[in-house]
Amino acid sequence: MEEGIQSAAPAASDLPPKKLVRQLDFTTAYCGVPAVAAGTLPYEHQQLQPLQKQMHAPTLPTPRPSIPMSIKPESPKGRSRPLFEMKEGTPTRKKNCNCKHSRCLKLYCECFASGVFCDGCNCANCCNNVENEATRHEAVEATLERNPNAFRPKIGNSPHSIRDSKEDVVETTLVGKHNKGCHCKKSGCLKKYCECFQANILCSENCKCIDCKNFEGSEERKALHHGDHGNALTYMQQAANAALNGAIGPSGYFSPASKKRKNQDLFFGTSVKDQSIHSPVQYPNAGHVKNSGPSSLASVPTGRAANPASLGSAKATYRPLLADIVHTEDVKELCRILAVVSGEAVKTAADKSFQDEKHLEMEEQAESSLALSSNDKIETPARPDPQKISVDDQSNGTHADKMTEESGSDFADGQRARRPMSPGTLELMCDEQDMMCMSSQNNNLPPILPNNQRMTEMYAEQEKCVLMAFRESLLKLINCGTAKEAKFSSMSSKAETSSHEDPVSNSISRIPASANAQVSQTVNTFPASSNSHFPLARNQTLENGALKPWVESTDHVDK
DNA sequence: GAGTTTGAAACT
DNA sequence: CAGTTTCAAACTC
Repeated sequence: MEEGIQSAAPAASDLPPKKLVRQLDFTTAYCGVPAVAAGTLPYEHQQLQPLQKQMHAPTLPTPRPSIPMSIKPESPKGRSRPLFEMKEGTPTRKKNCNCKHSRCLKLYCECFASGVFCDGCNCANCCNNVENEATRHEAVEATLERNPNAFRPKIGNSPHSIRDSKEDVVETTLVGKHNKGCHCKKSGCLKKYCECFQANILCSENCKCIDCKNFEGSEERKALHHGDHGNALTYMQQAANAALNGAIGPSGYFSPASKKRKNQDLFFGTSVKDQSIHSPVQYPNAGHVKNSGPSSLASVPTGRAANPASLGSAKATYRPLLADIVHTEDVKELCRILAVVSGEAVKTAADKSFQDEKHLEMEEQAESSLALSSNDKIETPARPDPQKISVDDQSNGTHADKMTEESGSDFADGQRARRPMSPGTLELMCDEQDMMCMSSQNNNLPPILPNNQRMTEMYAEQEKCVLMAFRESLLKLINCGTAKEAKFSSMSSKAETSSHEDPVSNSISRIPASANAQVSQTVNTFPASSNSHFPLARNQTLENGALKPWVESTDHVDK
């Protein structure tokens, strides 16, 4: 039972609350990866199996691919609290604790709080290890007794996750919220002492902080981010992540690596004005408001109850940088296109293969007719009908069939039988696309090819086509971003003089050109086929500021 | 690296 | 539940 905590999460939901993991449950809520390193074990995991057993099952596979992260620890010391550990794209606890008095058996200890064993820590009298599993288990029990949610994630997607009024459009704006809220008094919630700040989220109505400056529109907060141009790589990574999250959907909200305050603008980078335009959702808990009314936003009181959540219009929202370019429907459309491309690729490859086979067959027949006399008794065994073989293959459980079956419930049975898909392609296709597109592709399906090698070739071709199409879209998206950036850069320079902020351009203009360059570079690592069906559009520019040419211009694909 | 500050966790 | 203490990370020098 080497399940990752994420995959175990659903099961755990049936268990008492105390079985849940704290701070590690990123996949479920955040589409991230568990912050669990090899040699570590989450409490949830441990609750799901005998303690003895789990002690010897230290490695937890990452259940799902995650948004790539290359964030290094901010502090040179690498110290941080256990909320958001992440290392170089690997879900791992990045730093060892230094506990002296808690024996690493209390939540003071980041290892303990993260649900991992101490390993190579600088702690003294550590009991958070295999040798002291009994003691540790008792400590876990005690902790859970005090607080059943002690090991659950502190930062959750807000119930305010926003849905557009249009039923199928999920607004990309999200609100991350500290479940308990912080209680900061002196840090202004602008230091990492503050759990909200550390989590890259704005303080919410859950917080009981004093002199809070971690709210949308806070000048102090802005000042903190301004002039902070270090770590461009991180910035770019965050930009890419933000964009990706937005494209993927709300589940990608919280990046555990997003610890750097310098990146906060990426996540909260919309002005209050933005919010009024893009984020029509407010905290539902209006009754919580301490200082209600938009007017309070202009001059934030510097005393008790300056909680940002109390500022009616200061809605803490997450807004992807490419939100104005990448809309949910665009992503859907892109998925649809990719699905079509996939289908076309299979069809084309199969047709080609079938023709090759026919040709080969004819050649063989011609040869045999030459070699044998016209009354030859030897029958050339007719090549089996590919379609028939396809059925046979299915009944025999060929590789292709198995692979398709392994892909799970993504296909209806009939579809599964007739339309081979590589696992990689299946990964690329979201469920909705399966529902949307498969039925439309049922017609004109090519016959399944008889041997595995051909299937493999078809997979390769299919993947190539899909990836190329995706690559093309990404490149166009980059072009859009670049064009927008250029456009809004000039606008913002004008706006600076007029002290007017363009709410729409706000987030877009924060994408540094280098970020685009990085994404572009990444995209270009795809092997480009010289005979690609999907010529690149690298030099394509956005002429009229249309928001989604990156999808629409992919219309060479059969829609 | 030592000392201080800070706020969550633990305790009363 | 509020106040206090303990604790370890964050921060400063």
